[in-house]
Amino acid sequence: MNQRAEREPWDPGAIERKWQAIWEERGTNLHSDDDLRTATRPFYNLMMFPYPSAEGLHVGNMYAFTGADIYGRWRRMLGDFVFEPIGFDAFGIHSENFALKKGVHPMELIPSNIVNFTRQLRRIGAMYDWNHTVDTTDPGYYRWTQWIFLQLFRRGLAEKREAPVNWCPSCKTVLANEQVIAGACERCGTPVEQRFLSQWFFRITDYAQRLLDNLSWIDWSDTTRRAQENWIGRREGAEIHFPIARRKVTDDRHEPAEVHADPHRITVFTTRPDTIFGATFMVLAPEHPRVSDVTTDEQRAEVDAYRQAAIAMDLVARKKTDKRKTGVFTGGYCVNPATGQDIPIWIADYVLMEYGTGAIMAVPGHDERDFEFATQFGLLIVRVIAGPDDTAASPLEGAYIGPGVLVNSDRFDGTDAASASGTITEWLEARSLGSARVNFRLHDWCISRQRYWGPPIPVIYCNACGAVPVPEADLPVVLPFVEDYRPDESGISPLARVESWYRVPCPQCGAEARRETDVSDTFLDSAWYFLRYPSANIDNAIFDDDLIAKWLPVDMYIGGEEHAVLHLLYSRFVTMALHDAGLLPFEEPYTRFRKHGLLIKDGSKMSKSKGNVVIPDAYIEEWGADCFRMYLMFLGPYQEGGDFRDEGLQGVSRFLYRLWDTVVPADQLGAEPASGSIERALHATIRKVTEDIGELRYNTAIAALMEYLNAVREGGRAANRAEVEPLVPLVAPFAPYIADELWQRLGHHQSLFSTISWPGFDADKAIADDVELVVQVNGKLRSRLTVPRGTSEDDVRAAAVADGNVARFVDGASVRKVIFVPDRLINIVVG
RNA sequence: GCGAAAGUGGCGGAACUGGUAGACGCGCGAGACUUAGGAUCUCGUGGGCGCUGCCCCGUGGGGGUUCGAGUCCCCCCUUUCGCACCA
Repeated sequence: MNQRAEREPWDPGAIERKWQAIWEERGTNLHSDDDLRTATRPFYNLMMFPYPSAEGLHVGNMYAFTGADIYGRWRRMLGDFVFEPIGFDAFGIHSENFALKKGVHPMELIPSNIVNFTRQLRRIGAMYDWNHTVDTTDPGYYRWTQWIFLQLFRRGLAEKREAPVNWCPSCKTVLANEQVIAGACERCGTPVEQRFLSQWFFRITDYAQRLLDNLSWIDWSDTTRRAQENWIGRREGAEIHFPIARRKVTDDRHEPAEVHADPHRITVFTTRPDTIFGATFMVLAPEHPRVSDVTTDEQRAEVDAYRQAAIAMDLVARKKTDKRKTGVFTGGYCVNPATGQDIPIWIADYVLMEYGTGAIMAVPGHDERDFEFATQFGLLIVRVIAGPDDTAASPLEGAYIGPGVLVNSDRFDGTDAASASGTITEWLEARSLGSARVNFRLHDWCISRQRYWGPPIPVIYCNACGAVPVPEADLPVVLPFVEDYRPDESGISPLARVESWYRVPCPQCGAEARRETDVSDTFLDSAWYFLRYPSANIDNAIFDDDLIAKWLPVDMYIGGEEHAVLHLLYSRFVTMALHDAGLLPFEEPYTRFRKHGLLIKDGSKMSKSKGNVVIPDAYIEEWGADCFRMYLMFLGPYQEGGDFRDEGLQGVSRFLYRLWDTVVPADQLGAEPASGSIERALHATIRKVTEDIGELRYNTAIAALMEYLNAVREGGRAANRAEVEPLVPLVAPFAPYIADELWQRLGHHQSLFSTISWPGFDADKAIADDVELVVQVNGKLRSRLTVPRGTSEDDVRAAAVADGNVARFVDGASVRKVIFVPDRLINIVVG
């Protein structure tokens, strides 16, 4: 008799449509503002909002969102009130470039992309709160982005200054660093130059120490924390002043000239003050303001030529480490404050104006770059650190960077180099020649973009009043529709072309004035979006203080490692600045952050250029959203990523079919209580799945579910309701549609996601009465014994030696030692 | 160059504080069932051999510690990721 024919097969598509409608109708995902205000046990589950590219949602987005959604669903089933919003990071160069390529205006293209994205996001089975969503291009949103700029401006954290940018002389536009490919413009291939433009900066470096310190207590993925630490790059060292030496022009330049110290001096930063006796020359960045002061007339032509070439070079090419060192002698000298000797001053592009003081003391004996430079130009190399096998006179074949004691260092000879830095700094400090100093690699955040597709920076320039912030009441400064938004011949933002827009009266004096025509960086849009979600429907303030107090900081943030530094650091900075302004009661935005891994396809990461990008739609169509979600979580450890292979879907699909087949029809399930090994397996499975989801170990949680279902179905026995019913909520975070459908068929009237539905377990019942114990002889497995839990060593030993195979190895030899691990193993050592 | 992570079957990947290596899944093999499907169900599946022995070998390579090492220590090789002329 074929029972199967009577059974209703699993139809993923139909179930998805049914439950999407029910969840929306009952508001399972959706919350009103009142719900958010009155919620008990609030849990803010955040994921990184996507930028709505025209290609649509790709599998990498879905991987990220699904992993985060599983966590959110699980918290909800545990009884938390989970807020899980999504939005669109739709401003920025990516979006604008795509619009340019397509020839469609972004004001037209982006909304249609958002429609498409929304459609896709509704299918993947995430429980988004569509009542609280943000779109960074909405004036109701970027009004507050501009407002944040004003707050920072007011606090002195926003300032305008000149800075180098990449400039394409053919396209006549500024390029972002990522648009410069091998020193050339990505669009036309013309070599890129460096230009200086006046730009707005946020003084994030003022917060460097705090941004670093807080890393010690926030609960983040280690790798992400370390990436921020490296990016902030705190370095301890000293600033040391080198007096400029003036040479009298003599007939013979090679004769020692009369030297006198000049009150003018050049300051360097070094992390190795211990090596100062080995500083045999100084190098300035080509842009260093003192270059002309020290350059002699004879050298001026050469120096000017080098400077111009260096400054014209694009920033990316200049920082290439593998190119040969270049540089020019200025003709000037300064005095090494430790040795009293005068040393030549060079300029070279390997010294960067943006770090330290833009000037270095070169210690060729103990710095590889300086060694290379000195060798190339025949400059003096002095050893000041001797390693264990060296003497003060040992020749140097390369820079010695190992440990050792100081040599050729006058009164400091014999001191351990590592501990000498402080001593030498103090010695210099006592003579006003230097001081201890901490430096950061972190740079101020340049937020100006000479582009169209972003929020205009809310500043008005007046000849009389200077840079005047737009009054808050006048916000938003709406981005005007500009038909041709391409960068033009003027080389500044396309907004500079719209005179009717930028000509405004000065808010202070009423005189004719001009708007800032640059827009702000996309990273500013995304630096605060999570603050807005709960207050997304509030018009008269950036956020509601009660909602902020209730919902923030974010409880769990899951996102890609590619944002380990920029986005995550910027949002920490903005949060801190708003905290200091008294606007937020906390200074760290994300209590917990976990990175997810990267999906690999055919051995390399997915990218458009490789043509291996996977679009989820067809897979969802074919296998169902539940199956696709679950497969993504099964293919590897979530926090490490894994290999996407079509064939892998089969296994998860089979599992879900079997699950359906086991539960449906529910009235045919047996009524016996769970018992014996099945009961134990059930409790052990609940425990394992609960622990694994909490740690985002989704792949092993799914394996445990499969194992349990296999155990229930073993030998084709009929399942009992008590055995399979708890399995349904366990599967629910991964496969929410089929789970709610099965739950209903089991006779429940509430969705799994609107009640506390996560099953508990009894730890005692998860443990078997009997254990299998391993018998080793000399560390090699010889037998296994099944014994009651807690069997004593003596009993186990007696049973072990009675075993035939064990006896083979033990008999005739003397037992020297017995290692016994209760309920685990016994190891008999014979000799 | 600096920093970090990782190397386990044909493949994706399991393995708690050192204690049965290969869970789970894919693929593959054999069989069952069936008017044949992208089925389903059973059994098998690291390698070797004197092949039915819980025998030998086996977690990138080489040493070491230990009763016992995928796991700990040292050296080397490879891959991936992040930062990179940061003084």
